[in-house]
Amino acid sequence: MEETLSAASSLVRLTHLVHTLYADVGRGCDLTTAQAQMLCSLGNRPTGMAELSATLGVERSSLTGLVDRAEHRGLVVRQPDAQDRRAVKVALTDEGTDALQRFHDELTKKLEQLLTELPAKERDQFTGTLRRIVADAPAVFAD
Amino acid sequence: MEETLSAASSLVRLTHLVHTLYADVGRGCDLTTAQAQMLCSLGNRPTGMAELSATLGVERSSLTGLVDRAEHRGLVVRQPDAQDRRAVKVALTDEGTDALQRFHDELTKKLEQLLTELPAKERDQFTGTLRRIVADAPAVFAD
DNA sequence: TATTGTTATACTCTATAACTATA
DNA sequence: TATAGTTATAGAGTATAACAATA
Repeated sequence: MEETLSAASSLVRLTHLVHTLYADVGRGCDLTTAQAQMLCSLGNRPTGMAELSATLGVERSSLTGLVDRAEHRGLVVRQPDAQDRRAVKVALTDEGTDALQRFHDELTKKLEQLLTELPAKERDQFTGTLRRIVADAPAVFAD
Repeated sequence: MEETLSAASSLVRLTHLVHTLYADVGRGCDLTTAQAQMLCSLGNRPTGMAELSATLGVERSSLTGLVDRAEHRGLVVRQPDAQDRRAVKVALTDEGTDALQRFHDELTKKLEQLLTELPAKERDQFTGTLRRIVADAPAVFAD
């Protein structure tokens, strides 16, 4: 056991921690991790399969099943794309919007609790640096 | 599009970023994410199924298959536990140790690159706060 | 009785390759 | 020809429930 954790180890631990919270909150909303990620991404606007595939980092063929199951559960719908008859837009249903809202609120609360113990100044510095680091990362939550 | 990302959104983005790196480096070492996590956890010492299950956050029954596949690939072995004839210890093989080393070195390099753009002082403050936040989190990398 | 680990089963997630329809 | 999306197939990962062996 080292006395001081390396920066890399700390980053991995934080990731594990947040990922576990993400999965737990998802389970509480009856959403798998993959479903929660998809709803978060669709929260911005209806999205085509190819773009959604790139944002989530899964193959288009994998996304087909993911959307199938979510559609079957009433969380999303496929809409025809008026500009391109090959394409579809995946959009949140009202039920999907509700699920996303619950998931988002609950996760935000839990994540903010991770930081509540810190002194205000240290917390502000931390989140400031965090923003710099992730400035170019994909938008997968609420942005 | 907000001008300022919330702390929660930033945390989720960072997690997504690190998780993607983790998966990419794993793929480069011919390891799935679950396998890489298991090897990292076993890097400390041989571990029983129940304890490993708790550390990784998966059911014991799920772990059985995970260990089966890793054992079949020559990464780990099940060893009898001298103190308890019900139990087994899962231990890294030489091949598993090599794979873990490669994975660990490569991931550490990539993670440190996330921080290299920051001024030294800001980086030190950030990693200091990070250590405080994850102090109680499970050890899943190199500790 | 409680705990350790496995088996049986079912489902989600994922990728690769081949395919259809439209641009 | 290239792109959007699906289908077919195979495998990994996961959970729940029931089980055997040992503590």
